[in-house]
Amino acid sequence: MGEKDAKGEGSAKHSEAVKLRRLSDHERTAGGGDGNKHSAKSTKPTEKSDNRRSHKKVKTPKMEPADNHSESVKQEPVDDDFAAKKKGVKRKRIKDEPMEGPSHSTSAPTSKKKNKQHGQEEESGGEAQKKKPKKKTEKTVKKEEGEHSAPKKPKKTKEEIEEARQLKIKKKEEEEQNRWRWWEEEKYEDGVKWKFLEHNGPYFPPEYQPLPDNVNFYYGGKKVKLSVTAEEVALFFAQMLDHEYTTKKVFRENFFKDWRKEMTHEERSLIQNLDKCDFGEIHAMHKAKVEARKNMTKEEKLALKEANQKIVDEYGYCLLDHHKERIGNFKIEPPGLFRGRGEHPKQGMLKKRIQPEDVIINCSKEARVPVPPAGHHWKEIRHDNTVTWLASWTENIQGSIKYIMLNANSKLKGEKDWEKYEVARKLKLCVDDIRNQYHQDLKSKQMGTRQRAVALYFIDKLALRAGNEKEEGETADTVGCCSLRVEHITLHEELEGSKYVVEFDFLGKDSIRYYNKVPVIKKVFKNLNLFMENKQPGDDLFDRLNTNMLNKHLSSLMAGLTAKVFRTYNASITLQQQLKELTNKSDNEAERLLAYNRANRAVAILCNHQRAPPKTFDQSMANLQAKIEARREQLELAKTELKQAKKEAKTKGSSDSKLQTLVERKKAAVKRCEDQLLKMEVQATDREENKQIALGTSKLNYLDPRISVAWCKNMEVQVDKIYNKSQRDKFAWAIDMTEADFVF
DNA sequence: TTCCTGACTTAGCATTGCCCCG
DNA sequence: CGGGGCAATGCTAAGTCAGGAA
Repeated sequence: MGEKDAKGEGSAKHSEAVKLRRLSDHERTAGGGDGNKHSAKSTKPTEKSDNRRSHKKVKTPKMEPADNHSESVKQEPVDDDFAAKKKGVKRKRIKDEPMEGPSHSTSAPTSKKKNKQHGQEEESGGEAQKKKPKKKTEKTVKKEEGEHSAPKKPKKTKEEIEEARQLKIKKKEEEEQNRWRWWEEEKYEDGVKWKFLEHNGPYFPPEYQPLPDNVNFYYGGKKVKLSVTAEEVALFFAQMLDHEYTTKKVFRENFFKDWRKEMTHEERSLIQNLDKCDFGEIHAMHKAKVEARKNMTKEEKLALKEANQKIVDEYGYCLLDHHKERIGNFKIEPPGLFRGRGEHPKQGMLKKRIQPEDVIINCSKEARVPVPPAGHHWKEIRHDNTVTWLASWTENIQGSIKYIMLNANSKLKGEKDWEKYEVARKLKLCVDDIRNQYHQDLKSKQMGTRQRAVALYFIDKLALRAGNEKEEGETADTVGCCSLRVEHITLHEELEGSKYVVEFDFLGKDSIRYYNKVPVIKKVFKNLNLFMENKQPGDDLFDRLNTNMLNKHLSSLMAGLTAKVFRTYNASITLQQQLKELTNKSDNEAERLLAYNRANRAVAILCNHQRAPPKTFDQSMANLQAKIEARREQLELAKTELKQAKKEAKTKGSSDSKLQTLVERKKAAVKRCEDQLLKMEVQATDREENKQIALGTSKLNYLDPRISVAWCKNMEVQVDKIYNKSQRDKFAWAIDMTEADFVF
């Protein structure tokens, strides 16, 4: 395997590189920046789009929401992805799998308070959800708490605080009790996602409220009273005036075009130039509103909060197979101006208001159908239990479908997540073979095969995304592995002491720049040279390859294998390795957590998960440094005092118990100071290293939670030190089932 | 075979919530 | 006892991937 190892050290380089990699906001979007970065930049849409692959998809009239909504229930073909379809196969999948080693403890239930009534194999069929008693209690408790703490604000007595604490604990336990332990149940047959589904439909944003009479729009200096429709769109723009979006040409043009579509004839003939429009008063009103909201009294805020809670209670949950589940996004997206990421050709377009008539409802036949808002009806009622969505509508910018789906802590999402990690673990078992294979393929006579091999090499080594082709002009110009163009890489026979270096510079998902210099093996390098022969910068690097072919190939090597599985696999395995490497039993908790974050960070760097440095970063860093400095002085002082005390104790004879205790006390003080200092220093390091790296994405989407849970157990760290509440909810299955000996 | 689209995951940024400090 | 600052949550855009039509 040889070069896989490069990854380890690679990641060190990597981390240096990461600084370079991030583009500041304007660089990112403008693709401008300073000269040296030729490729990704100079090639911006304008000049490049012309020579961009001619064979690329050409936009065809899309949209047309295909009005053929039949009442059909899709027939799911028998696929064979993950672990052979179990029709009623027990769900201890891990055990079923030929897992390595003695330690596939995975599915063994942890002790905790619940000793599942099933050893492992039993729990004979049936959808069975025996446990899960009272569901309601949860709410009651919450209410109670509200009534308790809110009215008596004066000052909390000790008892009250204690009481609140107890309540919290109780609530937590209750929640735990109520949790649907779906991972102990049997899986449904193929393709069936649920047997019963009932919900109240999506929540619609409030109607537009016309502007008050004292707020006006002006055109060419003259007051113009707009129609309600045009006014609403004008407000969308006015609200964004502080944002630099509204200064961009494309944004303004798209907005203006769409705005004019919403105008009456008269308005349209009057308003011909956006520059002559004055949204000042509207903008000011909006700012005032924001300000007013900030300055609401406690009572007002509370009232608002309660109103929101009511909405959540009514629309935020559904009933799925006898269990109440939280819905992830139960609100219909409000209208507004589309804000794409990066240099999006459609930025500024009007995102229309969705009406019930646009919405398809999905629920079971037996369920109560949600009531549409008064005077409205749904587009369609569907009963399709092979999908997981509760409602959907077609969005007007890209013509794609938006869905209302369940929260990440739901069975439907959790199960899928678990499955994802199981597939990745399966890859672990055959990854060596697959690597050997693509190394062989690098020498293939078939150009297509060679390209596939090189692409796979990148995907495996660099965790690149697959890179589907995109329609030109519909989205920002971004690429993944298979869609890389010649202009995105530069070959260096030798660079900075390494041979055969490939320099990548392209915009990936969300227009985040990927910049990396990677030494590759000679065969890969030579192949790249070959692929680039006689091509223009705008041509596809892998002209004989697309994601479909690649994935077809992969799935022939292993059931369920696709390009993104490599990302999951490499992310998780990296975490596991790094944790092993970086943590010591002898560390204190702060150091252990730093180690964990560093391991997490290594993955984030691998996956190129970036973030804009927080606006207040420098300031807060300085604050922290100041605090550290202060603490350091305090430590010095404490040390001096300790010395003093010791001296005194010595001179006065050690028999003096008072002095002895003083010495002890001073010692303790020093120790405390040291600990705190260390903790803060560690924190500072952590924060600095994290400046432009986002840990959340990998934690949430790529790292098998069982690795983290097992690490916590081994290191005696509380799980809630690494997972917040919603993460613990999402990973409840892993927290529940994972033992210390889990190995990915 | 290619195209198209539906369904679902992954992504970063914006907003909100909450804790701690002065 | 407000407000600054960060963490948590919300939002929705932008990917992946596969099935089925053309």
